[in-house]
Amino acid sequence: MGKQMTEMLKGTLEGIVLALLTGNPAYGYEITTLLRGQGFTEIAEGTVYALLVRIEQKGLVDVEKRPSEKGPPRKVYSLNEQGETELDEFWNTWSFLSERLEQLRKGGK
Amino acid sequence: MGKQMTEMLKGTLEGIVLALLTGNPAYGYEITTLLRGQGFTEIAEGTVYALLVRIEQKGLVDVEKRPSEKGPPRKVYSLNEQGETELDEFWNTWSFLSERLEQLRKGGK
DNA sequence: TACTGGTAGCTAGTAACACTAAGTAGTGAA
DNA sequence: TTCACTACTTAGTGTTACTAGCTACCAGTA
Repeated sequence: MGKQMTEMLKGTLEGIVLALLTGNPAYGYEITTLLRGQGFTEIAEGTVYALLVRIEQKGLVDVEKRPSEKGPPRKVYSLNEQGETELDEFWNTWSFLSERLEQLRKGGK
Repeated sequence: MGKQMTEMLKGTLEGIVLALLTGNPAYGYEITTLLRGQGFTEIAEGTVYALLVRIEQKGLVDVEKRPSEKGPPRKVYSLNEQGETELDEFWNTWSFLSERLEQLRKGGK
């Protein structure tokens, strides 16, 4: 992946995953393939799993273990109330940054 | 500053500074106050100076030392050709991320 | 003189995060 | 048995913004 993208994903990837989980519980492997489908073709699996561990430890998601038909048991993550609050804050932060950057791009001030 | 913002600035702050420098050479202290004026009220001075050292080492800017009327000499940074290329790539990366996120925000899987 | 405050730049050490690269396990098909 | 796919885990690395200091120059003031 490009170095720029790697750095830019810091702080946003968590929000992206939280957004993917809203009203749509999913497990790690699934999230990885979802991301790939969204165009994030080069996000490493290890990155996703590490992120999931983090948001679980922060208490942003609830976890349930479910057997899989074709492999080891899945850990299904669902956004909880705290996770929704965090996601709201993420969108606020994102909006701020996004607006500044769009202004800059237009050569604004 | 919020932790979210801190993380989100990784990878974008460099682009922001490069954008500020297009057609508008500036020195570190000035850039800091420019950023503050743009709403980035909590960006630490040390952060800006460290970033300037980095982009200079990467060869993205040209540097010129100029005396100041009221203090130590200024180091004036101006974007060079390589810096413009880097900035173009930055905008590409940003556009990609930005589009994905806006789609996610609209609930569009 | 001494002190303060604004201007201007620098640096060592830290925390957070995405990455690489490896591994373990379960299932089914060749 | 070997392979491929599914599914999760972990140790170590590089990059970046941060904190918290520091040096230095100048003007005004107590």
